[in-house]
Amino acid sequence: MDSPDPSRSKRTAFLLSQLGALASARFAERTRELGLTPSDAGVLRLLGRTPGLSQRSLADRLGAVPSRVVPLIDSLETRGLVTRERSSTDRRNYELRLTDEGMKALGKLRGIAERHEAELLAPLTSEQSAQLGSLLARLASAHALDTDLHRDTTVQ
Amino acid sequence: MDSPDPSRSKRTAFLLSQLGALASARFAERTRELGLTPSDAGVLRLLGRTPGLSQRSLADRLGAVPSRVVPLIDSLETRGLVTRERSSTDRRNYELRLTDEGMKALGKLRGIAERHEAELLAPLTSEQSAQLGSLLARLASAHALDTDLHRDTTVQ
DNA sequence: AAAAATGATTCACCTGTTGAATGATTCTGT
DNA sequence: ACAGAATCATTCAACAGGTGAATCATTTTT
Repeated sequence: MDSPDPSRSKRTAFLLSQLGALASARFAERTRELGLTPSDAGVLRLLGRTPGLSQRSLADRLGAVPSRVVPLIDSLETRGLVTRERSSTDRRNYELRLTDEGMKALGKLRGIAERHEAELLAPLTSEQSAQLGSLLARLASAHALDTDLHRDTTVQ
Repeated sequence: MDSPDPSRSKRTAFLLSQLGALASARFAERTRELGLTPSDAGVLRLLGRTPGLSQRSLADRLGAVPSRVVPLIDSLETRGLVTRERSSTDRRNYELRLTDEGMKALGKLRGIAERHEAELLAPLTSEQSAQLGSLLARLASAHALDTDLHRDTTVQ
């Protein structure tokens, strides 16, 4: 039952990587049931919060490269969740917005995120959960991860 | 500077995903300076702990598929860090072992892991670090992540 | 001895991602 | 107003990491 190395339990950084991957994988499972990827979810969330965003600024906030955003929006537009409309003031830009269906999807995603979090933190008491949240928030802030910017595989 | 949604800070599951990705990315940077991938590091660590392992059981402990292990060992063998030797008792199996160079690399990796952890947890006091470690260990254990088995991108 | 199981390998393939080049539009300095 | 620089979206070739099916050699089962 114990670690094979009795003198020291597993490294905290290791646990963080493992649990982070677990959390991402579980979240991806859930969004897949809606036919969405975690990246799709990130786009919907951002457009819900900031309608009219251009693909460029969406890419920035997502921590992605602009060329990555193109097929992402393509797919969401095809499925009727997002609209592209040329900005009247700067016709280089698109203005991206959620359709009604997109808003509905976003609502479902919020529910998913809630259940996801509840499931993940189920093994902890509510005090422990709060403590964990506070410690992680402190870490994220110190490592400049507290913006809306998501990097690497964390684009969700 | 504040979150655009003032009523609630960011979800803990989200922070976990983000910080896990950050930890993985930083670790990957460091191993890359040794010319190793995180997967290489996982192989070396496991072979250091359990010499003579077959590729099959290595795959099991890594949470990988056997065909994935082949190029991994190929590369390590080419670089002189690992040896393949047919088992005398069952000539289907290889017995994998670290060379002296492999052991040296493993030593460097341990140093890297130590500095990695120190850097990651630097924003916390030592009590907070201990607390975080304990909470994460509890979560990992409850989610059956406490074995040597690494899944997904966590193969390091 | 025949049949089934096991370990390693190959191979075609997939997903997600990146960077460079391109065309359209807008901005800048003179 | 104009030439040149910058910006947005897009395409495209390419890459890394990873997977599953098929194959061959060997061992186990019956």
